[in-house]
Amino acid sequence: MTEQIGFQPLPPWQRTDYCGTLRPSDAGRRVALWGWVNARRDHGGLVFIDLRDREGVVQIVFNPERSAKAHELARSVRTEYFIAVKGEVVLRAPNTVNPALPTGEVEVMAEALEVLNTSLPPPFPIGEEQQITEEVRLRYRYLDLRRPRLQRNLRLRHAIARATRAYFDELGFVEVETPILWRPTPEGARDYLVPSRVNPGRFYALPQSPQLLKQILMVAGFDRYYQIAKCFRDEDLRANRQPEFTQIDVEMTCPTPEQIMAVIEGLLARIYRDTLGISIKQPFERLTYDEAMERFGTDKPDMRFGLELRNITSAFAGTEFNVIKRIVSEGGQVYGLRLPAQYQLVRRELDELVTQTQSRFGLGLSWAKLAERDWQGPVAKHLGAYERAKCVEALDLEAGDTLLFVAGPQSVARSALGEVRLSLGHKFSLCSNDSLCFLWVVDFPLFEYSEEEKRLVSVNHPFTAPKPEDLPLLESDPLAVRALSYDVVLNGEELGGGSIRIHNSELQLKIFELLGLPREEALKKFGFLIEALSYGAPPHGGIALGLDRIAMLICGTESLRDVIAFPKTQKAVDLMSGAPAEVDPSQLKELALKLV
RNA sequence: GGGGUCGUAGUUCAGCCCGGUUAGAACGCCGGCCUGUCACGUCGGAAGUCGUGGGUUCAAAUCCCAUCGGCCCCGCCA
Repeated sequence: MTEQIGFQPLPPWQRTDYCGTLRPSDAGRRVALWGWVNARRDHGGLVFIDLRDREGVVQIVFNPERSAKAHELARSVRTEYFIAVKGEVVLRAPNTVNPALPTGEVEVMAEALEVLNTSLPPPFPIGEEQQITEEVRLRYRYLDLRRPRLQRNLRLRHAIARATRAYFDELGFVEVETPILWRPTPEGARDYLVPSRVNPGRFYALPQSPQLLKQILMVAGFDRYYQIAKCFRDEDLRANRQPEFTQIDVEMTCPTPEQIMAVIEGLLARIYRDTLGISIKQPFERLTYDEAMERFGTDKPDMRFGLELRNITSAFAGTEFNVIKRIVSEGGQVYGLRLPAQYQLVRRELDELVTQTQSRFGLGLSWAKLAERDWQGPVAKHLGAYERAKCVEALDLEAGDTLLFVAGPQSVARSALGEVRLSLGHKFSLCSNDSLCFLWVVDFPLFEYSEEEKRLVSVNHPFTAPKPEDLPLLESDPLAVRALSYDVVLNGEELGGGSIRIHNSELQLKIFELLGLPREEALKKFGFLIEALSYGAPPHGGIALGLDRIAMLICGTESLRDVIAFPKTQKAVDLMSGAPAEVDPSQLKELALKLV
């Protein structure tokens, strides 16, 4: 029975070369290869096999005159069999060269063949680029990963990690691993919980980030820390969000924001150099949060194109346009955007934008086209000469342009028009994939007010230090306090963010208090941090970058799943293994858990 | 929690609006022939829970309802 399986644990010979690396200079060499059958062409007398390994494909020729045995066996071989071949590298006759293949000037005349494993016919072709539904790809992830595209992506990802480690090592940073079993935290995202068998009724949480641990490493004197760290958040998934993801986590003792930004600019430059061979422009552009919101309606503007927003509220000071009049009288603001004449939208496209804006933000989007003689569009008749002149002045409108504007509460109006701006950028292909617009957004507000929870919440996290000049406002006007924080943005995608931290236990307790966490409770939940800060904690600060997102941009893909070896679906399921899975009742019992 | 979209052979899709042949095509797969192919060619063949359940109807891949799953988005993600 067992003999029939024909299991051979060891290869018949060692490989001398990768298939994809053979070149004319190898002609005459006897080589040993192994790999997967990419394609087989059986001519009866002659058999050709394209053999594939991670470096590429080379053609193997089975000629009965060289080896009748190998030729006979080759006829029975099928796609994706894993085989070992010995043979001689020869130059191809000029008329049989395949210019489509890097190895196309040579081929291997087979002298011996061993089938190390057979294969079922694969559910989708491995060798060619064909669109396969993601469901099938994820179910057979090991086959999807065998395809050149994902091989390339994961090797680029490896290059990013390698560049990161080399860079930080050269700058004297120490990589420290922090625990995966950690403490549940009250603020932030939902935690993944892990029950403790030894402590029934108590739970670990998987870390949302090593934030507090890296701060404590500064207290501990490591001075410069980095880690390529796995993080976990139990929130709903998106194309660019997975429940577990990887951060490049960094913390320094006594840095200025400028120093941290310089270190990160250097890192990104190194990553782009070592992966794509591209040099990027430094220093990056910088905007304050207020500027970003005012000019682009978002805290992560895509700077590859203009179409900037302008506040045109003053143009409507005496308007007879009733809707706007009412909004402005209630303290609302009007934001406008100029779409230059070279970009024309048809009525249907404009209607679509209006509908989108209404459904997402509950605000009306108005537009008017500046035709030769008159303004056109449904709201043109509501715009008097004064408003028109003011809009033209504020936005430099010219004949043929389209004016788009939104009125409403300032933050909503800006965000809504910011979305319109992005839609226009995509519609008119203003986002070139070749341009890399890096940007720092600085001075975020420290707090925002949560309508839902009826209290202040941290914009970043509660360990972020306020700007020293805003400290006096903490009590009187906390919403006006700005943070010593910085986000790095590339082409409208947030790559990461960080801040200078609070290293003073009293100020930290004060911040908790403002967030609705009384001293006693703060000590219960964050006592270890407060205590650590009390033992000579140095000033410190840092940043964390999303490694997966950087990999996405470097690989030029739209989905995080294309740069993660074993990703999960939108319902957080691994289609290959079936995780998460049900467990045996005895496991629950041992953990003192009961399902509700 | 909500909105959109898709689900038909191993794969990619057509058929669905407007219900009515034996549900098709390409690639893949199986078998024959073939000594210069490389998406080999050629001859022949097999292959379907039309996601699942219910309903309407003389009759459902097709219409209706529910449900499951993939993807995109909103909420959520300090």
